[in-house]
Amino acid sequence: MIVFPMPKHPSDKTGKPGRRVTLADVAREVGASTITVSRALRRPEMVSEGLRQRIAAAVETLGYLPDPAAQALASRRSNVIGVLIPSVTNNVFSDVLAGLYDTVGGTAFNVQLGNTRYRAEVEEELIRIFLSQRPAGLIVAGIDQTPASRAMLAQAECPVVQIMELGEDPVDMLVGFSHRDAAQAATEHLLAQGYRAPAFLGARMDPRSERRHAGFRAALAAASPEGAAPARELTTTEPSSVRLGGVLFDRLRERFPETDAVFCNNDDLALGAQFAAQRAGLKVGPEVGICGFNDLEVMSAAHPTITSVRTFRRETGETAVRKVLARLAGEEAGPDVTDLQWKLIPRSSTDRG
Amino acid sequence: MIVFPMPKHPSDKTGKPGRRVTLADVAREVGASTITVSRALRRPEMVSEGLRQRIAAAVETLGYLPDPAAQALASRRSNVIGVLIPSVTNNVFSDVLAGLYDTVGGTAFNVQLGNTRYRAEVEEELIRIFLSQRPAGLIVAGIDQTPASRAMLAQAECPVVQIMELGEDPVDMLVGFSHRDAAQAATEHLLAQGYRAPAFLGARMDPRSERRHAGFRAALAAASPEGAAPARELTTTEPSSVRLGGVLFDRLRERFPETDAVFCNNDDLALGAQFAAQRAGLKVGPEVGICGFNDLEVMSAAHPTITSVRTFRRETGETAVRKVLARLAGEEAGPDVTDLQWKLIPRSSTDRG
DNA sequence: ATGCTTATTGACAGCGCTGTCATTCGTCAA
DNA sequence: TTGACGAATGACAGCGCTGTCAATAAGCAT
Repeated sequence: MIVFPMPKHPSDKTGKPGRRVTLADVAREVGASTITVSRALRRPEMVSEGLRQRIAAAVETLGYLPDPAAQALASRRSNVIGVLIPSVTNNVFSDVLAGLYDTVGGTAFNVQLGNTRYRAEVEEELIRIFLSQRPAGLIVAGIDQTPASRAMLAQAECPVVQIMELGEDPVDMLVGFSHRDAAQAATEHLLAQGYRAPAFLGARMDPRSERRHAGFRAALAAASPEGAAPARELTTTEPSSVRLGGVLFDRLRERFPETDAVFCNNDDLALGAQFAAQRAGLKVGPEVGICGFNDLEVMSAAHPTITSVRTFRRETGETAVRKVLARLAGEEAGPDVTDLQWKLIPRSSTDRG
Repeated sequence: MIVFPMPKHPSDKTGKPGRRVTLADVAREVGASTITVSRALRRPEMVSEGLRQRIAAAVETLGYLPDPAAQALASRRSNVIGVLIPSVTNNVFSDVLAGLYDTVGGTAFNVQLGNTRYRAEVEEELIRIFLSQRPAGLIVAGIDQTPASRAMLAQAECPVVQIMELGEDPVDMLVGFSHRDAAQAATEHLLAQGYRAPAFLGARMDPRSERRHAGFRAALAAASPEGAAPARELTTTEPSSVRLGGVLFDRLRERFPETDAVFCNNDDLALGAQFAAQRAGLKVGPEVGICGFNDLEVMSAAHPTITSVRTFRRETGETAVRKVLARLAGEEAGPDVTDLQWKLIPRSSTDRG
């Protein structure tokens, strides 16, 4: 491998091994200009066959890797796809993330995560910061941005995808499903199974949870036309957990002893409710129905198995990234709104036997 | 707000609203040079009180945000802390991530995630790519990098933290605990509780799982000095899941009917094993002991509650970032190796009553 | 008053790359 | 033969910021 002298950065007093291999190095190696090498890498069809191959070889032997900072500065466009989600730990979002990372992996793009911690003002600040990086794309959870956030997203010079929900007017693109419909269907399932007094259990009531809550209410209202359905509901702002599901279940039975089924805002709560029911000596299914939301893997493995509403979280991440990439490639990115649906999965926990 | 004319980028044919506010804009506003504004932002103590305040005010009114790409290019150092983990979904890592994001949030740094998918060659490639971004720091899971990876990490001009394990010679810094010791203690607990024939259940046997496996064996070997302890073990390379825990448990009982306790490689398997035991009509605790690993939240909420080894995952992420930040700030980053320990949490699932 | 610090500020160049606008050269219809 | 044209390549400037070094002002002991 031939080493060429090179002007050093003022601060580079030493001839450290870490010296960067630049486009210029590759260009010199093949006797072309930097811009041609740049093109060979980004728009190969613009460079003649022979040169292109020699450049590829030189890139390989020299171990050239582009500097994303320089690329971003010169092209006014970074390779970062910003992703704003309210929680990193939440199973729901970690599945979405897995889909995102899988789809973005292998491309020249990078995911940059922003944790909004369920707070609109944090989201607003993060949008501002992300936008200052001239991102390649932006993916944000939910459709309930502040007006300021919406304005920034609308003006953004990159594809924007809102995910996890459905809505009337997406800022740009939208991938999700109707939480309301899904919850309504789940509640209708409980009623159809013969449960007379279903209750709602909710924790961390974010906008999506609220919509599920609304779906629950709608189903109940439809079932008792006189509108006299009592509100058996227990919600809290605490973060959701299995333990909390148990606590809420016990409290619910205390307050509404007639309860014979629970629709839980998410699977953690449902699992906790099931454990609590078992502790109380109740037969889950025959004596108390339990339905979760999201259909985490554990639901199908629990004993008894737990009914839930399957949501396509991984697919949400994949689709969102694909839409961004398609738009960047100038292709049609498909319809602005993609409904990923949901699917009720009835299991033993709502089987009255 | 005063708007100054400014030379446009060649490609900026329109006077779009999105025109960037630069250091130069702020400098003009306060009548100082760009470099002074830059200093006021990065090393406030070098700029006089009055100027500093006027600059701060101008930054505020103009809405100036630094361009990370330009900063990275000029300073030869990006604000990215690279993080390499084998899985995004795995609960274990998502807790670590939560710790990372929490600690890095609010600083000027950004986390960039790389998913190695449990593959050393992918890790190697990602290290190469990350390094080409001149990261502010690098955090990698495990201590089993390939020689090439190790070499790159050793030469990296940034703090490097290996996490999740303990080891003899960290590349730079290390935060973790001894999987072997923890597993050995868990196995000893089973024996101390009076279980005679404990088995090992493992899935996705990565290096950490192997070390736990070794700990299990060591405990058994110590308990039967003649060395005649039969190997009741069932492992698979499949990714771990609750369902798989059940499958393995059933298979285990078929193959080694005398088994009266299982040490599971992780909590998902343990939970699945418990469900399977219950399905088989076994009383968990008295008839079969179950012990997990990691102590996910669900373990303390399950019915019966499940014994596990608590590991400090969130703290791992926090500590790793703090070490990077301390090093970058020029402070002592503490000892090179931080042992975060582990803690056995005995619960009903290993209580023979 | 003199020389010498120390505290502030600025000029300048350049980080590594890409957008834009030439330039060169061979091809081909007229 | 000539002009037009497309393909391939290059020159140049500049993206927004910071490292380095120089300049100036201010403070202070001698």
